[in-house]
Amino acid sequence: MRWEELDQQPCSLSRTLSVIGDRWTLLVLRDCFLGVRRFDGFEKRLGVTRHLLADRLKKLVEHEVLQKVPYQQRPLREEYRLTDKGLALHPVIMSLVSWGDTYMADERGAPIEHTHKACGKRMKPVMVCSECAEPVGARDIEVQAGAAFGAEVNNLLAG
Amino acid sequence: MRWEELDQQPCSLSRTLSVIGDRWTLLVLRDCFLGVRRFDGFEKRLGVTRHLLADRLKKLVEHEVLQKVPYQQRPLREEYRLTDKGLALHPVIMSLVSWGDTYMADERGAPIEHTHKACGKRMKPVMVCSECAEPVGARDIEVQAGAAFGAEVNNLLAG
DNA sequence: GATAGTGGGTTTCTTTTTGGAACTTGTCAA
DNA sequence: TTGACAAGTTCCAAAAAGAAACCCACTATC
Repeated sequence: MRWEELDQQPCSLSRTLSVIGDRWTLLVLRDCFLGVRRFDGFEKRLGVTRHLLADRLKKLVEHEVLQKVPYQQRPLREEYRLTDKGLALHPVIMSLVSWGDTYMADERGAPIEHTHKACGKRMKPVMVCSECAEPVGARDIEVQAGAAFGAEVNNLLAG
Repeated sequence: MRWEELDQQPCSLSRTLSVIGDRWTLLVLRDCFLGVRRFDGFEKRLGVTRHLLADRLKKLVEHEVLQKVPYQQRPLREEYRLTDKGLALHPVIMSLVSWGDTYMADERGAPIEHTHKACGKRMKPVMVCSECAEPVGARDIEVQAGAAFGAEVNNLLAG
């Protein structure tokens, strides 16, 4: 399967990966959430080639995860900002970071700590059920094919 | 930056991506969570080349995200199962899927629906603060360098 | 006892994608 | 007039991915 076919799959994971499913894209997004907005900001921090950076930013703009906003005229200079769609990726980044904190940290602990502004405490993200607010793990969830998807997805589930 | 350097970065996201930061690895993990365990199971469902599949499975085993468990002798056959470290990736997959459900779905809605066994209702994952249990978004969190990391991370944050 | 099938790969070869470094364009400042 | 800055683009070599065939140890079938 090529990248172009990924977004055709009847699977939300595939479709998401067709947008953000590569290393550089996720690192770019991490920096966006830390407040980086300009081309050379990303370049200096990421160690990515300008070539790839330009390509990834363009794709993120096409998918409306980022938008270009001019910050000066003559010469025109634009910066990249997260859209609402982009901001909605926050749980993705947080859960990746949290897993890394737990399983990939060295003896110094987590490189970055997160404080919840509202309660003022250092926090970790916890995933809970939208309906009953209890924490959910892999074993707590059952999957079914969506109503409008029939056999197409059932053989996906059959395993 | 090459893949090999990613896990050296003082950043949990980079380190996590050094393990699961590519398209096929995440699709393999999706299938693991759906109950797929055998080489040819993954192959049939993913449309990945055997070559890459073998490589990705090997890496996941090296990183102890999956483990090989024999399910028959003569000839020896082994299946791949999620370890605890692998099961801990559930929030990552769920948040990716959830974003896809919201932003990449077509008119038919989400391809797969999730039911929380405990409360019996269809659910979406929600990310909350471990300390006060309130939902958290990108704007609700502040980051600081971890205690044992000094300048090394501060210039990462300076942006 | 030849033949085909199955599970889990490896090899080989070609096409794509990256990485690295230099070049471009418009503008300002010394 | 020379240099710097921001934001790219171009070109070429190196690395990774895709496609397809091959391999091996068994088992079941004719």
